[in-house]
Amino acid sequence: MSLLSHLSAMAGEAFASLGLPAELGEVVPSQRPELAQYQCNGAMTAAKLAGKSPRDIAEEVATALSSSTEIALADVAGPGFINLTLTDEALASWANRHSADDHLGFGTVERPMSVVVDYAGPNVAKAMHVGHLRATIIGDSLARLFAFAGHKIIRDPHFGDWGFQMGLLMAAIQERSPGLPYFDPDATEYPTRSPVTLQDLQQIYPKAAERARQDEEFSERAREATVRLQSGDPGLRALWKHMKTVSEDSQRQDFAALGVNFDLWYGESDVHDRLQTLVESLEKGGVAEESQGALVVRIDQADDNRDWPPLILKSRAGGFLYSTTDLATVQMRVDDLGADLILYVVDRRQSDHFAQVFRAARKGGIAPENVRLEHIEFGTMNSPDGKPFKTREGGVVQLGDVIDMVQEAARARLDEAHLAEEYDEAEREEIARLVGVAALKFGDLINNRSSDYVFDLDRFSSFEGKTGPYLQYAAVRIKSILAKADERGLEAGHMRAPAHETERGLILELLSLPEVLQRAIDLRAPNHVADYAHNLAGQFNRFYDECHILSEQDTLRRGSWLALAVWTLASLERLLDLLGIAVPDRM
RNA sequence: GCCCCUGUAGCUCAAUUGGAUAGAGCGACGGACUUCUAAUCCGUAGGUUGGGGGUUCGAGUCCUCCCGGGGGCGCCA
Repeated sequence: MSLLSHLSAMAGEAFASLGLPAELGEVVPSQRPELAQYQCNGAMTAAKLAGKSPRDIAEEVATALSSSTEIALADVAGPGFINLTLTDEALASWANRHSADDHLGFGTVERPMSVVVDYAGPNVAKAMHVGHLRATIIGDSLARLFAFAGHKIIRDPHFGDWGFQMGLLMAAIQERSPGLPYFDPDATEYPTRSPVTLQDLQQIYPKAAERARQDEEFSERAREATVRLQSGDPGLRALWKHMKTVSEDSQRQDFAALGVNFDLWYGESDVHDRLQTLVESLEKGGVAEESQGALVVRIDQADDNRDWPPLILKSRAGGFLYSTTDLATVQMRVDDLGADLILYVVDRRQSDHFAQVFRAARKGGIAPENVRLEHIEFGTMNSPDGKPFKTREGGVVQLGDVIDMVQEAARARLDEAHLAEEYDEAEREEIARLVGVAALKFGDLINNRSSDYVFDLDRFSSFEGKTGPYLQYAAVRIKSILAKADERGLEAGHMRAPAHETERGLILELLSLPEVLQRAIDLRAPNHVADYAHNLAGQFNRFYDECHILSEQDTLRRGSWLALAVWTLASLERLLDLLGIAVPDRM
């Protein structure tokens, strides 16, 4: 149990003994550290329920809490804030308890859920670009958070490999190279070597997409090719397989560079054999209906304040769309994977689409009410000029290039600071990679995900300020102390009652970790973890500045401080890990 | 036109979901190193939270009306 839940329970009992709801006892870290360490605001809420003055209630609760030997001071301030300060002995006792716990006081959930995290969403025929960056980074962090809480996590990148964009490519390639065996209805064998490279596809796709917007005849051919592929044309399937392979090769490299992994490598195509059946059953059940030549599900609800377009299951030409595969994927995740919660970490611009899919999934009985479907939306990554991040020529920036950029920037920073100079080249390169990825991920995750944010390479890769490298540096300094202590045979001991303000501050910060993680999970908001990690590093740096650990002559105190350093490092590394950031051993 | 998001210090962003005196980082200015890695730490300045009205003991947060920015709106993903 965490300290804060313990304090909340104590305050809750006091409220309960007054005939009030125990939930009012929630204790949180104080917003006025100069007044107290913790506070409870329940008395002011209680006043309405009880018809008593908030101060009277607060006084009674504070009096009850005062009897605890753990509490040094419980008093009432302002309209009814209950302020609490613990004894240093109690702090030390809780510090030892939290630090000895491999979950740092967080515990694990009683009833684990199966959580599918759908993130990254790379498309066939495209190398990943900056648009995939946020989804990948945020999704990965959320997956790590839910896993740490004890849930069963299923990470799925959900490749975009089955829709109209496939038909577009097929039609364009056929026009360019009509002699390829993939388009020959009599062919039975196809080359093992891909006729196109990823670079080819990247050139072909935008042109084909643009042309389809103006050229109705071409667009129709692409739609037909989509239908042929989806209905099993062997030539198109063979060509499709090649396109998928060249795309995935590049995407796997990017994921590896980011240190991101998936449990499944599914895509839209992996549900292709459910599509027909699903659509038929929806038709039979009266959920789907014909409209303007297409097959749709109407998803309007009585209390809507706007018109909703229907979800389209089947195009006029008979092809399935991403709405269809998304719906079938919900079915697969519920029926086969046993999902209790599905998180879709996808760009904010698709919020209408997900609202449609979720409504259709409920209406069609595909997702029962106890399965939660959530769109975890996020904003755009902009340049410092406030406009969407583009290349100098105005093109899309590829993810691989971004990764190279941050690694180079990290390397330059290391050089400029004469850091890691004495290490060999391979280690320096690895440090630069870790620092670059940290700069990139932290720069993203520190922001509230729902708003747009500015990608500023210089700022992100700085070792100063609220950055990934600053946090790595703080952790490395702790590692360095612990390594030196080890060399000198100094051992960490039992944490004793803190005697310095910075020491107390660090312990208080560390003790609030469980609630921060819980909030981050509840809100699906990694920025709370990032912000807390920065605060924690700051508290440690202040402690580090004031209390010189290794030269401390009092053995017990030195042992206590070493234990505090060990606990801080474990917490910091865990927090960074939850953000997908690794800490080098030295730098 | 309709719907969603958004507006907080010079800049980039937070704010425990309605709590006390709105906080960080950068930048600016002023301090602290015979260092446990100073890429650190301390301090100062900087705000009518876009504007008006309302609800509340209490509003950056909720309601309402304006103003500005972004996004989405049937067979792309």
